[in-house]
Amino acid sequence: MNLTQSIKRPTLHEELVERLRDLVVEDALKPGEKVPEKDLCASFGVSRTPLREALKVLASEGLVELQANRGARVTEVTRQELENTFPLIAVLEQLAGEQACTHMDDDAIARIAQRHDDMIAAYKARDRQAYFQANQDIHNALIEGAQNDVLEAHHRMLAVRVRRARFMVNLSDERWSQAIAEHEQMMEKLHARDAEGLGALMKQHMLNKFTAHMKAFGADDAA
Amino acid sequence: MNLTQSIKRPTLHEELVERLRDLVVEDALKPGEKVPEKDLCASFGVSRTPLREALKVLASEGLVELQANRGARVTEVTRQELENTFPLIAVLEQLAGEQACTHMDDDAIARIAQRHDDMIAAYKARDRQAYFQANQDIHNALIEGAQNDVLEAHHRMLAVRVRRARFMVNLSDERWSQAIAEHEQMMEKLHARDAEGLGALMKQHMLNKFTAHMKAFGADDAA
DNA sequence: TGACTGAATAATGAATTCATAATTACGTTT
DNA sequence: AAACGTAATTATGAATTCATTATTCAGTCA
Repeated sequence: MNLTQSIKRPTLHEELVERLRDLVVEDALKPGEKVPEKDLCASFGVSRTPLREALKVLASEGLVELQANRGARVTEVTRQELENTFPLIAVLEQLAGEQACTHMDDDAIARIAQRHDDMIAAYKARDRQAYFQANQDIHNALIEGAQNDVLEAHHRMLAVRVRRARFMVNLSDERWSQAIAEHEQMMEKLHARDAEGLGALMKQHMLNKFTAHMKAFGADDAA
Repeated sequence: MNLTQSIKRPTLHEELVERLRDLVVEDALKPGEKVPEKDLCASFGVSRTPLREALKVLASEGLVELQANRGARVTEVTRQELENTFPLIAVLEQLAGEQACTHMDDDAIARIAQRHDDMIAAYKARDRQAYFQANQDIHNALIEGAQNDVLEAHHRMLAVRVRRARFMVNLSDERWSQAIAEHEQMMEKLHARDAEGLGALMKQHMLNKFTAHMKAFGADDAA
């Protein structure tokens, strides 16, 4: 009896890594804010040991900064960091697009097409919430479609760092329609399994998002 | 009195992350090997707490795998992982090359040129040791020259994973001379500050290294 | 008043202890 | 002898304790 479905019982520290990461991404823990171990332990109902282990991991991901004997604080999202991170994500998406074209099967592509249609519908309905969700699903599916665990892991790490700067709300109508057009092109390339083409489009798509968002960022926060 | 030169006294766990990472990279801890906490604590003369913190960080870097209640073991270097990692490093180096061209000052370029000459000399003397060192210095300097901390951090993580597969010793005369030629071209582009050009060369340089090394890897280990 | 000193307090780094899961060793049964 | 089951041992996950470093706050003196 081969029970491939093994029971997953995450350890406390893994759980805490997830929970804490969410707190940072969801902005419950604000950039620059001190992260007192005692309080967190109390709110999570765990001892300091697993919590501190989790903080070490988060620090290696760049979400918090540890100062010896001074504890952890949430890293600030600076303009510099965004300028560093976006081009990086862009080339990872480019690579993901290329590899997705060669590695995805027809079913997987069909599922993305479905999600793409959802996104278009959300756009027409001006439903930002649904749009963002579908958009993120599509990007995640393409990354996953590359079937490159290492790429996926690093992409996730970088995406988290950017997602913290939630300037997404500032999506202008102009940028929105442009993004939709870019996604249409991407779908064409994906169906044609044009690796180079999809990669180039995904890279440019990300760089366009970058410039659009840096305007917003620069406007209300010139950090 | 502003003593900008603060005294750095790394915490125990940071120290341990370094030491353990070295052990893995230097192959003192072999892939697949169990990593008993007790033994490591004894050899390092520390308690389990900081050691376990370090293991968590190493796990997030992908150097060890943690199984709940079963401890840590060094991750295997599989062909699949190398096939996943090399293209990733390639695009990172491409981006680094582009950004280095725009961000490095003349002095920094001159220092790389110096190191490049060292490398050529090592090549002519068939001094593999010196060659590898100079070669690595050059690549690190180019990454650093991009002045992109995020890029640098991720590149370092990926490079570590690859460096564990020490097939470098299998460098053939043919590949060696080809690598030298590629480096010559890279220096030209760097001096000309041709961002696109240098980026493309660095990417291709890494992919060439990849194919050359996968032959060696496939020969003696078809994992 | 304001800056400096030093004690009191709080927070962190690391060791130790405790509880539990996994592994090993042993004995029984067939 | 092989396989199973159970007890003893070991290793790990997490809590607790201890030691040290920061921080706060009161008091002093210019």
